[in-house]
Amino acid sequence: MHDRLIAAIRQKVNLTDEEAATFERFFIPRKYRKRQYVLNAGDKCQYLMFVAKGLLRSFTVDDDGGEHVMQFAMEGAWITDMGSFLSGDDAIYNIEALEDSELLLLTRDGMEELIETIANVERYFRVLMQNSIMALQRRIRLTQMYSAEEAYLQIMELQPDIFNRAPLQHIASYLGITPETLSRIRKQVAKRE
Amino acid sequence: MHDRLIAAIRQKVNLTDEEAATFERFFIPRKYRKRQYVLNAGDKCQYLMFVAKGLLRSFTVDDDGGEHVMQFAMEGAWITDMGSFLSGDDAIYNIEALEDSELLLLTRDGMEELIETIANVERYFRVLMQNSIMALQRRIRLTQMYSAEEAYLQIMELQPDIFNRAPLQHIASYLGITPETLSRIRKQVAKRE
DNA sequence: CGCGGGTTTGATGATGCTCAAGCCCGGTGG
DNA sequence: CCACCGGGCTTGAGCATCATCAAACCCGCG
Repeated sequence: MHDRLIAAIRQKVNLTDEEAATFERFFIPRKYRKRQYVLNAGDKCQYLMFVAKGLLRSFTVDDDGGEHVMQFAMEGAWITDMGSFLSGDDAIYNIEALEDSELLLLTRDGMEELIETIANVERYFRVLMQNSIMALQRRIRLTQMYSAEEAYLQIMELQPDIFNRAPLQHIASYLGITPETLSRIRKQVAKRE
Repeated sequence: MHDRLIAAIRQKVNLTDEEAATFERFFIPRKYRKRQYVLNAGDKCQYLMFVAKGLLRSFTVDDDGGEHVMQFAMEGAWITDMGSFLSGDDAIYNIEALEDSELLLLTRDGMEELIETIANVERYFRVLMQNSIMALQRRIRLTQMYSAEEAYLQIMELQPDIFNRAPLQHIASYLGITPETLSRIRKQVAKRE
């Protein structure tokens, strides 16, 4: 279960075998069932989480009960409520397992200690954050530049691995449109082939 | 001109006076006039830029010539094309001065050397990236959850310092709507008071 | 004074939302 | 093994929001 984690780190920075062994010890393995909540908005988010297996979503709930998906995270990705994890604020996001999932949890203290202990870890996290920024910017451009249909076609082409696994209603939420609209879009697209 | 930079760093991490002096030396001061382009899409983005004074925008241009604002950066903020700066890819963003501006430029090599030289610098940049992520997520929620009018009212309330200085057309672009729509929204809002 | 960019206004049309109903399919219990 | 849920997806009709195109206006600057 930790193999995927070490492999992910080593894609970005060097790690001796000894360091890798130390690294592993900081992570708490935990399994979640489909539909299980990993984090409830309002609680403190205690962990930065690495997805070893499965698929999760983070989302907010507005005053009318509407859900708005911020992120999908599948194998090899990280997920957390960053504001809550780093600053100890109440979480604004919920995190839910969309499939049976296996996570590796890192606490705030664990992260600090890791950074002190292993030279390349801070660099790894900085690079991770930089990549997240580029991904978020890509996502903003997606809805800023494109119509709902164009945006849908883009994500299905560029990230089919995630979006073929996620249910339609959550994809719609991610795109900022209603499930009805997305359903009609898919009908249109299908007809055209 | 460097004072604001050092102050910004010291808000997040400690820096001895000696370190601060070293830090400063890595930055190239440069002035830009209103409407001047700091970066053209297609070029390599050579610098991470700190805004000592003024206001800038980064934006993409689509196939139809439409502009889409990604970021506004005023005093105390950083701006760059991260993908280009870090990976050496062609820039996808243009960066333009919206006011006469003073920037402090840091090259990629400079950044690496700074990180090697001064202990807390990598931490500073990591924290900076984390804050950027939270800001980008806030922005995604803005257009995902709210109507054009609600989104406009939110940014004018929460970041009046930026959005009172930026021209309407660019605010509209930032929100993903047309200038006409934003003009009408403002009329509505004004009438209501 | 006149030019030109930016903003406003108006008319019309497209896109996406809401509300409501039906359908499909996997899971549960008799 | 089948009948019956119930959630999620689809479909439809009417409506709200926002885009488009075109013209007028406003104002700072040369």
